[in-house]
Amino acid sequence: MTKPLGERIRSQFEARILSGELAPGERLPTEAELMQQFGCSRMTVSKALSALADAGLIERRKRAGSFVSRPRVHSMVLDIPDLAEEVAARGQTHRYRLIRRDVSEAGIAHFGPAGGQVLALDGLHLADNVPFAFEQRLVDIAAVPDIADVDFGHLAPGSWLLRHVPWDEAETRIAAEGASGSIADWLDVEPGTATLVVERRTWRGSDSITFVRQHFRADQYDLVARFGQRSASRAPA
Amino acid sequence: MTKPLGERIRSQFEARILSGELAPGERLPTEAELMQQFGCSRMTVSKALSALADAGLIERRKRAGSFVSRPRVHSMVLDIPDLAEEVAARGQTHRYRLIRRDVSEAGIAHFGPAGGQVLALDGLHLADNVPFAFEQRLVDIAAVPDIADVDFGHLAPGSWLLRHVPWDEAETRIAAEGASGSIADWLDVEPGTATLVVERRTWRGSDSITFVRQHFRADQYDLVARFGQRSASRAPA
DNA sequence: TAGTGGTCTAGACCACATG
DNA sequence: ATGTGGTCTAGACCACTAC
Repeated sequence: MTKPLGERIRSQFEARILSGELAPGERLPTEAELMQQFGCSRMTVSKALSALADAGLIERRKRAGSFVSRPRVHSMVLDIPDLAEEVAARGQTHRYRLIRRDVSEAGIAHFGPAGGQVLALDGLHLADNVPFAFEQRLVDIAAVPDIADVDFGHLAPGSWLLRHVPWDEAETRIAAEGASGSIADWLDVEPGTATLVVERRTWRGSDSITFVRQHFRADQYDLVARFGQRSASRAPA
Repeated sequence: MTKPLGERIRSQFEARILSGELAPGERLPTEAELMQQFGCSRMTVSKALSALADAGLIERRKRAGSFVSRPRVHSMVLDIPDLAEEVAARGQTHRYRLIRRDVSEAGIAHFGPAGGQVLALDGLHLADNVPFAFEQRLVDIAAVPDIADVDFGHLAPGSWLLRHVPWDEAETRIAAEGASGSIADWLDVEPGTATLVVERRTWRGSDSITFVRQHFRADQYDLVARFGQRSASRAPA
């Protein structure tokens, strides 16, 4: 019933830091002192403090000790859901309509390795047959050879990619933009209407996987990002 | 020079999973087998696998073993920078101009504890004296009593809060919206012009800290979110 | 019920940065 | 020089759950 000791140590310090009882810059007891206080081995204390360090709540410095972090560069976890799943979760019917598919040399739009081939896929996402997102996507065929055989007539490329291609790095740009003429046509809104623009590029190792630019109808879609404390530190790939 | 053994175990499996050599659903060796393969103790193996599980790359199930995760609910880390710092980092001058400050009873806008007092702060962010964001903010005075004494005439409340109030939970909504009349006036754009709207609410434990709604001029600002793999799992507060 | 991961111990050696 | 964290060992007991 009672939580593991290491977890109790971790959560106790978490609470004391978040409450302000332990101020930023303040020094925590050493591992040796905590062993005595909690009557446990050093490994247990070490794991608890390491977890706090991974969460960004403390910083650990050799020969100096462990210190409460200054309030950090705040970051949040932004869920990037599969549009098809998200629409379905709302109880609506998702449909993807392919508008254009062609293969071209890389280099255009600064995407893909020199000399490689790039698959371009333009399409429209509809919820209950109402268009809500216009999507332009590029995929590096060399990085994802299987994609050449997939029929995207009604399957959204993003849905397929999320299920088949693991990635380890991504960058997303989020902006607002008035709909230009052709995009306004596809989204069935007046030109100049506000749209939410999401551009995302993903990599696996040093290979670009895909670049996508999505225009969302402002009245049909918004993004929600939840929760914070920074992500765990990771070693370089 | 050589990396710690546990880290080598971790990164080896990370690479094999990301490359696809280990497919989703595939079972990893048991801890006992890995002890033999790497000639190390069980703790070392366990820590490496736990790190992979924290990163979401594998799932560990008692009595069954460790398995490569299905490509996950994809999430990214969205940096929510201090606007003042961000503008300064671009080499521009940031200025905040307070428009309205008053204290009211909670309950309005579904913010704050019943009966408590809420500080409302409206203001304008300017970069090189050009307005780029109109901000409406509510702060729970009971949760942040110090704020009553701060002069926000030119100091952005977000900057102060980020430096003084730790939080452990937040939710952000991002949308596009045509500027309404008064907001268009403050941002010095035509009504109906696309703006990026960011709404964020933060908590410490069960206390609401602040709710903020920011309208950004689309031509002056966009958000950038970087990198992925989900954040470390955390215990409830 | 037996195999698996979850946690913990009581040591140990080492690297490192600070005093 | 020395105290600190980083890592590792070779065990151990337990909880859980799939078989």
